[in-house]
Amino acid sequence: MTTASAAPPPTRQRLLDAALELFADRGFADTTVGDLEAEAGLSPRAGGLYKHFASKEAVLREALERFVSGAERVTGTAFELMPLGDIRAELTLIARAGVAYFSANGKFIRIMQQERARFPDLVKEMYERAVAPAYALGAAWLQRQMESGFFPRADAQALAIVVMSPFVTYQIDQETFGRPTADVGPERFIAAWVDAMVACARGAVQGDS
Amino acid sequence: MTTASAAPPPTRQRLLDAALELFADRGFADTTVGDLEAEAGLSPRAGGLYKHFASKEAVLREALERFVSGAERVTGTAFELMPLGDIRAELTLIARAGVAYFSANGKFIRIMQQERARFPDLVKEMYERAVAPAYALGAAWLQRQMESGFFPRADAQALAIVVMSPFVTYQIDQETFGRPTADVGPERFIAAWVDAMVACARGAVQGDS
Amino acid sequence: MTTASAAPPPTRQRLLDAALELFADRGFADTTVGDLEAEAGLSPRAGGLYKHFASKEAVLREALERFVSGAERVTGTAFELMPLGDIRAELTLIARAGVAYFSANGKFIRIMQQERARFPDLVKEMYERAVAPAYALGAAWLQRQMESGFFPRADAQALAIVVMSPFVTYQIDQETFGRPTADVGPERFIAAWVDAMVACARGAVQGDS
Amino acid sequence: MTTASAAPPPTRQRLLDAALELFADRGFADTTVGDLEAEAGLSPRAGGLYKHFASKEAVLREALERFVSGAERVTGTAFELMPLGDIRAELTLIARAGVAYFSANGKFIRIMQQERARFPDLVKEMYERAVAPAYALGAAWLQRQMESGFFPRADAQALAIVVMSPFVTYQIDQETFGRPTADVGPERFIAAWVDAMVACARGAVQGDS
DNA sequence: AATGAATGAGCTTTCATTCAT
DNA sequence: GATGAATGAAAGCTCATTCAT
Repeated sequence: MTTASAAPPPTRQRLLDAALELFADRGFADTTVGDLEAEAGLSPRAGGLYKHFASKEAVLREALERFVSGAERVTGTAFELMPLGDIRAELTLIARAGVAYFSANGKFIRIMQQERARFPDLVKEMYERAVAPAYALGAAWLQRQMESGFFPRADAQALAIVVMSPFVTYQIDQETFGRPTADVGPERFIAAWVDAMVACARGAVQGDS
Repeated sequence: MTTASAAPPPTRQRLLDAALELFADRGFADTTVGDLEAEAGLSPRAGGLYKHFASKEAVLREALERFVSGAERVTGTAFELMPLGDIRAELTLIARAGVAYFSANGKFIRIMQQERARFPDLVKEMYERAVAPAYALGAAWLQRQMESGFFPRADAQALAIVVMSPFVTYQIDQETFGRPTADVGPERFIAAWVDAMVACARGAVQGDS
Repeated sequence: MTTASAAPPPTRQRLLDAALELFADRGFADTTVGDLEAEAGLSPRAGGLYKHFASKEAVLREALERFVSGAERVTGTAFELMPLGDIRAELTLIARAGVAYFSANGKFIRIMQQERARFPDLVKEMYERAVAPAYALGAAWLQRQMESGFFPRADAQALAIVVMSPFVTYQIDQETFGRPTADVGPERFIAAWVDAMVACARGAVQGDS
Repeated sequence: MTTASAAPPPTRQRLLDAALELFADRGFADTTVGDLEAEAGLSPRAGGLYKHFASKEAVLREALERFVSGAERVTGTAFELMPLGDIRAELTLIARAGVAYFSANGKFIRIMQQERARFPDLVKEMYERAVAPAYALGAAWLQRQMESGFFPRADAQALAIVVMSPFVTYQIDQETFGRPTADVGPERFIAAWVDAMVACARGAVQGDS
């Protein structure tokens, strides 16, 4: 067991963290290499970043790459705890996981949305490796519910979008405007989503009869 | 002597249009004054923009101001056509209006999301004059439905977020990734949203009994 | 008669002149864009050069291009005044022309010698369009002399190098060391070259007999 | 206990060799310390050079110093083998020595020519210790030939320039353009030079009569 | 002796903005 | 009103050099 297991030099990691933070906050163009260096504890505008990365762009690419790698592993966790037997309990668990997930990964979503024009290839890759799989996961879960009779048999993919979107918007709006949308805190948001889902499921069952 | 309401010189308007287009597409920092001039048919990098606006920032501010002024007038249109008597018809109408609304105004949303750090005051103003009122309108409509017994009596404001979010995410995702989310076209999306709302309403009625 | 015959904007020309001067003196790498701007009367380090040229390299390329275009036209002038009937008079004329030619174009030779590694394509082009033709011209003149019996019949091309080289070295050495080589002024140099050529010619005539 | 004259650490020598090679090829400004380290087998951009030299400039100075020291010893070798009795044999020997000498030392000449503006003191020193003595040596040899009646009594110093220049230009041109000038190989060049010298000498003898 | 990391200085280039025409 | 030129202020990146290991 040699250097292989040694912690990566903290500077490199600090630069990646700074990049994620600042690129999401101000955008790629508005974040200078000096900003990144300063945020990572290096002397600003001295070019120290270039000991660790080939360019400013390379920092972005590696930061996003790390996210996607992580995302591929983590995405499904919440769904794997199912079923719990009680639909309301399940939905609450899912909602909590959804809020937590986007709260943790809002930065990546912002970056994608902001840098789409400059790095189309990156955004495309993120879509294929992170966004599409997430919606597919949600659609699969809905499909199962439909087959169990909890939800109306319908277009599971389209419904996944309808049902999952609020988590995205809720997080992004909060970051954009600096406060919960319409000042509705997370608990109220989660409760409303769960209520709606439960009503939807119940209506489906009734409607089928 | 011409009238005060004479059409503004087309160049000015073309610059505003260009600004909206390019700021939304590439962001404020990545759009140069030369880009704006070229897009507006002026000679690029010649400074012609400064005959019409004091600065690049002034163009952004005026473009957004025009949007908000317009938004204040238009927002409620769809809701004012209600009620139609048939809930499914009403919801379809609302969904169509929602898709059209965000399709038309996605640029403004993008700009707000992207320039929040640079122009916090602008974003705050947009929130108060355009975003909050839109959610309030939705909440008010839901409140009325609840009072009519079509929906479960619940937190109308929180539900408004849950119910309106999909339109935002659907549009932004489409712009970000260059195609409809999960390749679900607008008709499928609208149908799914309406179905969910109907099931939700039906479930509410049943659940109340 | 419109703008076509208008003098080219002086700034552009002044930048080209500055480039030739400074690139020859300090080399391309050691000459900053700010140096060029300052030498051309622009505000240094303000980027004014970029209104006229795409890059520092483009300035070099255009400056050399202008030289070669000019060289192609001028090279042969002195030889075209021949014959004068008197070999010593002819040789003196040629020597004077040679000294003047390299004195005027030493800068280009220096630049080629110095930037060969960085701009191999440029140097190659200069060789083909300016250097090779110059030697060919000398060789042709020698060939004619040989055919007239003034010089020994021999390898005219190789002899051209032997005979023309001194002008190059004399000029370059002077620029390099800041004074005439071995403190031999141009008149002594020219006289020595003519004497040697005359002796050579005479020896040839005798030798042939 | 090792002797004072122990071989210097090879790294130091390798750095000096690399410096000569790269400075001559790309120039001082275009050669980075990292290039030197890499060429000398050190880890590039790690600053290893500074264990052996105080600065990049110090490497240049020492490399040139070594050359001049060597030159002072070697310059005269060929001339010391004279006389051989046969003028053509002598001249051929001299020409061969000349070609070999400049072929070996072209790098130093290039460096002087290129770095004259940046290191005027260095160039001045080289001139005094290497260039002027070389021309003086040639002039002295010519003087002796004149006194022996082989050459016309004339300005030996000026003639030395005329007669020695071709070796310089031939070598430098070859390095600059990557091939023998006018594609005249060394044998043809040497033969032409010897022929010209012989004709010159013969013409002188005849002319004197 | 050698190396990885860090830093101050400087370079090429871009850009928002101004001004004379 | 529009344009070409000019300029101050960065910004990305390179590099000579230093330092701790």
